Amino acid sequence: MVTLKDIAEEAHVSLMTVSNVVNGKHNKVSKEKLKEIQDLLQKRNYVQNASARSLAKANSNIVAIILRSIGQENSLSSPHNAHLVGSIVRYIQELGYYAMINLVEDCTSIAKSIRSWNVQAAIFLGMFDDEIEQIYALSNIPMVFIDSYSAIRQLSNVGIDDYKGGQLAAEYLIKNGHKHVAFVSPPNYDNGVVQHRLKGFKDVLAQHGLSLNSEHCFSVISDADPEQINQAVDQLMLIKNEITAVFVTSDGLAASLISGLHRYGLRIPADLSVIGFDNMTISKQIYPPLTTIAQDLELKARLAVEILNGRLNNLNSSAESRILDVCLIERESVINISDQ
Amino acid sequence: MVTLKDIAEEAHVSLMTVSNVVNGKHNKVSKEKLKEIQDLLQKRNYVQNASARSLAKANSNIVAIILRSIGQENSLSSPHNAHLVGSIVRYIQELGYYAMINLVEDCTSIAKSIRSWNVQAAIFLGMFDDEIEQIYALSNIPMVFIDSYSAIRQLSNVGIDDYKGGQLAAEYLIKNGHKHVAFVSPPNYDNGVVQHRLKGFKDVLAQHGLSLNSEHCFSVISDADPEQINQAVDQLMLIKNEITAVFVTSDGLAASLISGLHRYGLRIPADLSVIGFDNMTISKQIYPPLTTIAQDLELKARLAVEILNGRLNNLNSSAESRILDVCLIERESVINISDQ
DNA sequence: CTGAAAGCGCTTACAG
DNA sequence: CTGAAAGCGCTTACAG
Repeated sequence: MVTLKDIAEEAHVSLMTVSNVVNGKHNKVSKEKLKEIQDLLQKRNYVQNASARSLAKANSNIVAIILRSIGQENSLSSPHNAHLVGSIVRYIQELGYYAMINLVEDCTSIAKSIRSWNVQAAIFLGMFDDEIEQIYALSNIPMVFIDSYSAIRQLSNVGIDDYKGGQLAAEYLIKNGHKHVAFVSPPNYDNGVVQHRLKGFKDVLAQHGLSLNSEHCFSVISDADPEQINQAVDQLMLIKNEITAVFVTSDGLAASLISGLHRYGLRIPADLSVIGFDNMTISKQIYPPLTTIAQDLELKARLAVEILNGRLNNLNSSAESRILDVCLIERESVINISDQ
Repeated sequence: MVTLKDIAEEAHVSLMTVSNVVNGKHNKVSKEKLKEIQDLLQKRNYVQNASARSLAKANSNIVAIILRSIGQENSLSSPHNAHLVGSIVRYIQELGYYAMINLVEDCTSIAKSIRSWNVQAAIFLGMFDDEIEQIYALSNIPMVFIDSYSAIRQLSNVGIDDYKGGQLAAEYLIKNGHKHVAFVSPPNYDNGVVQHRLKGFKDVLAQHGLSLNSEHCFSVISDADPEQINQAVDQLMLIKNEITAVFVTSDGLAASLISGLHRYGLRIPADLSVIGFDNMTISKQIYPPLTTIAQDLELKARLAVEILNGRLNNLNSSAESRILDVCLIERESVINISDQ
């Protein structure tokens, strides 16, 4: 391994001069030496030892991406998370930071990796309110949360307008004549995204004098487990004569349910209208293509990293949150039944 | 930040004794002191400084996951990669290593992060033969490649039997009476997985006196780009009267094409049979559910990490490769036309 | 513009 | 079982 010392000896200068060249402090080095040292660095294929730099500066250039993972569940098997993480990693790299990825089951383990590596900043996916407080107590590096709802005011969060998403879904179904609807979602945690989508959905129903029967409202833990899908499909079949549409708050889950309903001969949207959420690739990969509430994952990733970078460049800056808009993408899984 | 020195002073012992406790060298410490120091470590919430340890030991406990990324393409937007990376990260963590994730466009940048961080081992996704040689020249840490074909003999690779996958697809189509078939795939790189799947497919066709018309064989760069999908769908529509089945070497692409063909009123499988590859979640989320060639991604991830770990524990061990079996999952996207 | 000194927090190697 | 010394490769802070 080539070190600053090696280069310094070879160039007959001090180690500090080489360090200044490496770190771009070119005004501190004479033109001739600069060129000579740069050539040497190149020729000898010098690579800075990040651990040594990190130790000396107490600063690592590592940004951690921390994903909540529950048991054996693969956090990246959800296209939403996968897409987000992929983009976040790219933006982190573009800024010259390194991306460390961390799956955590409980918050205590977060401290270990953050503090151990002197992680400079962190992005969190899927954290809940009470956990955020714990995390805040662990470290005060810049942190950005994604899709978290929290009572903490000094919180940088990038999320979407889940409530509006629910509203849009309800408005669209009502506009298309649907009065008896169901709601199916991933697990509905307290103060999580599902809860806000549901609230927006219910509020608009109420404004139109409609309501959501509690038996028409249920959740599915995993959209990849056939057994759970079958069970949810059976539940829908039981109530199919009481409803004309269903709002499913994840495109993947919507697709799984539609496929299951197909098996029972149910035609979508003729027999049942379906509206999804996220506008992931799958909404265009099924037939009929799925009408859904769209969010911009790419922007979500970019803003999260931008906010983080802003805070890294000015550690005194205050928390900054962004709530992205959502919109309805009209495709073919909802039918207008007004005329009937 | 609490350091070994702090704890040592508080416990009135030397720094070395604390270090021995932290590193589990309990036989070197007396029972009484051990307990006292452990309590203190706990109470003061000591976290080891990984940079310092890494610098002193020239060893970081970091495993890099290196993904080939092309331009703006999000490497994790492919469910195959996302799933794999998610599982790999989990296994890496279970072994007590840290996962650093790296998207690279060209191999030269790999050296920087590996050597800079003293990365101990690396897992590569999506690398080609010529790149592997470059990578080998950069560093000699344990490396495991996934789905790479290479002429290098001393290579640890975990892959699947792509050739057999192609064979299975052809055999199944032929068994169901299909004689005129097409082949659609992601870009077919030299010595890549697609090429081997195609070869297996063609070889079996040839064994049955059949062949693949070169105009019935094309590729699609991205399965998420509507324009490219439309173009591929149009190509299929042009040849639809000349074929009865198509082998699409990715479930996602198959789903996109099926959806596009639906729009033209083509019924799957009545008008055209389709067989996919990977057995990802989407194969059960569309209707009709997709007959496909299955691979075990979870196992692929586990083996990759196991091999890496074996090599880490014995740096003199030789390269180890594993080729996983594939099998055909029969669902409903292929129809038997023998009787017609 | 250049460089000698001290230190970051840990480990290895050795002496008792 | 315990500890003092030297060193990992870098940076900061200071002196010239």
